[in-house]
Amino acid sequence: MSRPTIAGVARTAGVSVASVSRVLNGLPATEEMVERVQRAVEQLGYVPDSRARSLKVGRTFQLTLAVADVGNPVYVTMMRAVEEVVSAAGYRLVVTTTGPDVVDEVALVRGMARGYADGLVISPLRVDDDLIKSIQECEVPVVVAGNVPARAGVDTVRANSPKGMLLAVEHLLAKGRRRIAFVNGPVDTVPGAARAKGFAEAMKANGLQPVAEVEAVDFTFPAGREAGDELFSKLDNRAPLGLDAVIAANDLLAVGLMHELAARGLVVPDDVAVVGMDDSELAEQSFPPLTSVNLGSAERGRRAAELLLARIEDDTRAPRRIVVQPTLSVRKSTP
Amino acid sequence: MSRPTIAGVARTAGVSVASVSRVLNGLPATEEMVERVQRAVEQLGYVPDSRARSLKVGRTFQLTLAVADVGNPVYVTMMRAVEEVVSAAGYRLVVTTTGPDVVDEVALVRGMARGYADGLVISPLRVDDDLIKSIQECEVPVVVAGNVPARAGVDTVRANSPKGMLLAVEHLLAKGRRRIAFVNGPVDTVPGAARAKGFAEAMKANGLQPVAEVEAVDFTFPAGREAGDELFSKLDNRAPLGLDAVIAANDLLAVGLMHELAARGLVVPDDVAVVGMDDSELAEQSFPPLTSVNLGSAERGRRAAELLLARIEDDTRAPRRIVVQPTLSVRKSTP
DNA sequence: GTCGAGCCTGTAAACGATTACAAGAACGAT
DNA sequence: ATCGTTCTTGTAATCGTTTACAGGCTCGAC
Repeated sequence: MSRPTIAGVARTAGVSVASVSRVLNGLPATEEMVERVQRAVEQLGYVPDSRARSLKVGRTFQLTLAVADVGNPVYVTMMRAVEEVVSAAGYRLVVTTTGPDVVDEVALVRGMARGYADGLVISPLRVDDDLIKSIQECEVPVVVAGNVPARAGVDTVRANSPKGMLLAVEHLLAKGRRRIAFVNGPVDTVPGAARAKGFAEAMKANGLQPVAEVEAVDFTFPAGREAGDELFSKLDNRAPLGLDAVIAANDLLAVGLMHELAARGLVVPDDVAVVGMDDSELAEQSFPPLTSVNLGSAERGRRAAELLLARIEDDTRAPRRIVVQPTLSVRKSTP
Repeated sequence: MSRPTIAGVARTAGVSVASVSRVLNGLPATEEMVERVQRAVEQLGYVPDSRARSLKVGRTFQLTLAVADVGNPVYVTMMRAVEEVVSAAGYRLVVTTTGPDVVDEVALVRGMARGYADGLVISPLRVDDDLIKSIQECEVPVVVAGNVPARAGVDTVRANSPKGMLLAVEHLLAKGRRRIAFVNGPVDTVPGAARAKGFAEAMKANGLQPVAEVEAVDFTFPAGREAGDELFSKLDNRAPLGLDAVIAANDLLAVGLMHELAARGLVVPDDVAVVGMDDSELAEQSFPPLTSVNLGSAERGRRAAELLLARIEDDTRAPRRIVVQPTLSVRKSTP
């Protein structure tokens, strides 16, 4: 016995399908009509088919959030924030993962044309012209949680990495640390590039020379360990322990680095201070708890979701580019 | 200008919609037909509407994974595993989060009848008769990654908590630790209940008395800290430091606990050994790296996904109940 | 009593795909 | 030349909803 349809409900209620649909959608109807339909619905255990409905009305009442790596704790913060605002607006949130490759991101955006959802929040790691083009041409509104060029004309909410770097550097400076190294993620990613630039600027603004800079293969924990190892092999050419602080491009890298430091018998923060970025849940979970630049992932998620909802309402608004300001969460990994 | 439909493609290609559909689905057609259709598709940028398609064929080629808390790293392991097998089978995976309440889980399962996906993997924290009923009656196949009673007759792949507890206890014993405490999650959850039982059995089997047992309010990091605090307020009644090891019901609790230990000047593993459960990414990221019972989350994810695919193929198979065996990942939090 | 206004309700046409069925074309065999 | 087979293509029904439109009813005003 197949699942009941609206026609079945209409039949057992002794009314027309239109009437059933109307009471189901809360349109005006007589007491008795409502009564009969509800009884039939109850009796048959009828549940409307969202595929048919969204085919007709052209909306799915689903929104998609696409992230590169579910293992990165910064996304859980963002996810929670997005979830909160979209569900308050009556939408279901579904999340999918793209992986680190831009072609997969493009495929995902293009795929939205199939009608999976009414909108998309995407946080791309790598951005190229194809991706921008696919976003511009996308059938449904998309907002980028991250950075794309202004000329792209897409809704964007991004962090202020340079400002965040400044917070990190100045905090270290205030604590008397001047020999600062930098563990970045891949510079061919948007955040990687932004942090590299921000770090250079922040150091220069404070009259400092970086002690060393290394580029991890990705933004993960093991990459952080490897990067730490590489950092030391670079430093061995110079005076022993030529550094007293390291800034990492995100919390996972920072934690990986701290493990490498520990493996070398160095203690954080006494020997070397460490500051991460993202201020994810991992920052407070790590040991010692990690001083981390809060790039506003929760607020970015919230704003991105709001932007998406607003654009769904009105597709003619001029694209907005929101940037949320960082703060510093000081914990025990810096003196 | 609205997005092109199959009718538009048919018109510009000068063929019928049926023919377009056929070449799109790879059914036999002449060279020339394929050629013309592909050119028209290309020219119009046509993308088939999955809503319409799945309305007609009755399948969405999407699968849903529902987890309670995206912040729990055990789910990222599981997610990765599920993703891998379902995408290999040609399905899209979407993940949604239910929260800790069973009513939300029930709502989710019931909601599957709307046709969001062809199947569901759910990892429920709390299980009641409503949930079981909703799973049994669900329009689409459901497999539970967790434990439900055998009489429910649903596909299940679960961990072996008691065996895992035995591994933990015996490992500690082998290291000379006998004064063992236990930090559990809520016992009104399925994993909480299983771990409580397993811990009691494992201790008894080794002739040990628990030093103390506390129940955290949930399976999160802050709950772990609070539970640690509570643990000590219980112990103050007895000899100072009446314990030399703690087992935690999952990695987040273990890490929270370790923070509380550190706050009290206790060093892990010298003063007290700690073993977690789940062997999530957090276990290797934490400091010291956490000895943790690997409950096979990756394999559970994989098997659950395979079970789901198999049931989609053939809905008449007898329900299977797979249990995957634990191993112990020894790291630095135990001597 | 007739008429118009105002409600409810039902009929039927969409939405955009797939697919059963039939019709036409091509071709070889008789 | 005719017939039957096979292969390709087109027509139209269908999936389960929503909704424009029209029909029928009630009611009050004239």
